[in-house]
Amino acid sequence: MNSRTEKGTHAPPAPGSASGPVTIEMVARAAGVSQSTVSRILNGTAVVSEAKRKAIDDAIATLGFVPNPVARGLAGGRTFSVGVITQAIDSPFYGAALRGIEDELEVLGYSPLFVSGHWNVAVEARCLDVLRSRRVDGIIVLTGRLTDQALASCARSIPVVVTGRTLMAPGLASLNFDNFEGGRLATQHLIELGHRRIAFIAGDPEHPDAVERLHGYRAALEAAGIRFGREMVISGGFSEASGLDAVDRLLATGQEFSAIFAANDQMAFGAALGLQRHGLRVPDDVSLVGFDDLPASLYAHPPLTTIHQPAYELGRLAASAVLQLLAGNQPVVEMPAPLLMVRESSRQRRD
Amino acid sequence: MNSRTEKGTHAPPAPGSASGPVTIEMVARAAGVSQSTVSRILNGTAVVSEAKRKAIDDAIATLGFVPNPVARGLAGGRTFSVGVITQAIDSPFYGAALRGIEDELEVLGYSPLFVSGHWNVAVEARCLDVLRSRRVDGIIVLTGRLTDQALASCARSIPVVVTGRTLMAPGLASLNFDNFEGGRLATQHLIELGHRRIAFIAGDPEHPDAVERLHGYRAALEAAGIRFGREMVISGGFSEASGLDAVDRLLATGQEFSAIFAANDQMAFGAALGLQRHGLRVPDDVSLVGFDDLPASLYAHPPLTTIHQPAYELGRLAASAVLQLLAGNQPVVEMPAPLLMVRESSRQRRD
DNA sequence: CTGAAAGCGCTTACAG
DNA sequence: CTGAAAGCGCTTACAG
Repeated sequence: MNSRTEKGTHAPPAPGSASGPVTIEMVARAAGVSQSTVSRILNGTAVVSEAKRKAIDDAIATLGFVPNPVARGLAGGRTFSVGVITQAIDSPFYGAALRGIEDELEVLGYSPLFVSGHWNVAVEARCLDVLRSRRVDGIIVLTGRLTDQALASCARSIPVVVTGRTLMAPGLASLNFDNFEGGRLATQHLIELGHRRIAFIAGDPEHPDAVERLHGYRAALEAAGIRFGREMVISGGFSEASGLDAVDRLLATGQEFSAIFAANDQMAFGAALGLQRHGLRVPDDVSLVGFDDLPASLYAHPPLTTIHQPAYELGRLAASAVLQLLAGNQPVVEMPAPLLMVRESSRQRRD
Repeated sequence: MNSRTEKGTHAPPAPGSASGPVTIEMVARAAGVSQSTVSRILNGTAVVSEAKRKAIDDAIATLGFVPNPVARGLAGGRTFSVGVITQAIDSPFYGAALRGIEDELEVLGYSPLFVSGHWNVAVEARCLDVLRSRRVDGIIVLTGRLTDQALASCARSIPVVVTGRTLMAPGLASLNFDNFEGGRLATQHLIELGHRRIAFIAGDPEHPDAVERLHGYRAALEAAGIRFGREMVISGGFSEASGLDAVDRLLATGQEFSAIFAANDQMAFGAALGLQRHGLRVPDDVSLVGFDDLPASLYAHPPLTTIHQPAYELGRLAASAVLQLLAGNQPVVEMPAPLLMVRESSRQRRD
């Protein structure tokens, strides 16, 4: 199989033919230079005389040469791929972020390598191992439950970008969305509509985002002189099912309320269904506000008022940050601020 | 940086320490055998004496050796990765399929490499190039617009599994869902509920799935002795927005109808919103049936009657098929049949 | 059953 | 500015 060593026994590879991949050696030969020189042009590692450069460019074009990333990875230690630990590849929220990562990485010829952590420290740690064994050049961690320490430690040997938390460490950049402010905005919106009995469907308490949104909710209430009551906070788990269930439990307590703020859109969808099941109309009987602004929120029934989280942008920014880290720069990334999207699930309170 | 060649000038790598990755050479030395033998055990390429096997296993364990997939890829020509051309990584439908692929691949230590084709032949062709240049061992193509010929040609050099079409070729396996039957089932359900004026919101006509669903719709109509009318077929594009728009156009024609079958759930969501905007209730005024059974359909308002498409299973089956192809076997895969999920968006016709 | 050696396709000091 | 050569960490005929 080592065709390189069989001298002259096989036909020269016709341009674009299927006779095996074109190697850098063939390009060098065709251009009458050494492999080193071809490699240098490919990598912009050194200045090369105009004549040779031209000859090489021509050879590359006519042979249709594409560098083998695997060989590059072994020899140069760079694989031109960045690992992405996403918690669930089919997440409606992170989907857009993944697309953002893809788009940004593509510009520089990098490929993302997606792995799923499933919100499980052990699994995420394994993901980290897989990614490192595959020699990715950098790693993006979308939230997750890895400790700050584990992340910082990893960043000592490879650039790391983490979202969903604020963390300072060498070789590491973090991107955090202002969940507190988002929670505050959502709640304030409801207050401005005249609501005073506002229930909150909380997210997973292990999830920092969820906790911050709760704090935002509480802050808005207190700023308006409304008593914050524990009994108005219903636990949830970020899923539609948990939102549905939360409404059942809220109603079971017999408390009065004219509005609900759900810590994410998925729970809001479940809550909307729960309300409907109990004969309550949104927004006529109860106003509903979500968080995330999933693509589906626009077509929910009714279209959901929510806090827009720039997932796609987040992905682009995270990818841009690893790329900067890879280039040896300290990333400068600015997260967009939370934005309230007023749609049809919230309205003025009626008495 | 070539620590291998500096004899004795550095401390022996402490087990689990961060002193650079453990190589097969270190394992061989520790076990007192050659690299070849270690390699053979790793790959199950040959029978090895019990004594050596034990020594090697121990060395691997204490050193914490993990084979470098990059080197493996270069030397052996296998990267233990399979490329996946998904049309949009954030697609609500394909998300589950991607998860299925991940899960199935993981069992044998393979990693998926996801790229997005964006329903664009040129982009998909580029994806194919990227994947091959990255030396993936096999390729899964989730639908897309590549020609049968392009796929078959690709399959000559690397195992290919394609979904969403039926195609026979050496080194290739195809997995097709019975869209015709699904379309028939959905329509028949509406007919059984007494509906006779059933509008159809079509998908992208370039998309074979869409065409087959239309044929299923038509077949069900004709089997029930209901005239098939072109005017009841409204064009759509598989997006929520196109579903909303389709309803507007349908209503604008002034035709009577008591039910709508949308060629996918996303359009059904848009249609539901459109109906509501016009003061029409689902299912009281018009019954609505979708296709796909997205996770969101369960929490739509009202929960959507739809055809269940086993996306997760599809992913697992596709991955299993490449794995079988890789093992040199002709894959035997059985696609689950379409299943009607009756929920709350459809009901008996009222006069 | 097992080693020594060549080779995978690049990159990168090391010398001009 | 440019080559020859070694090396990346494995696998795999080729010989015992």
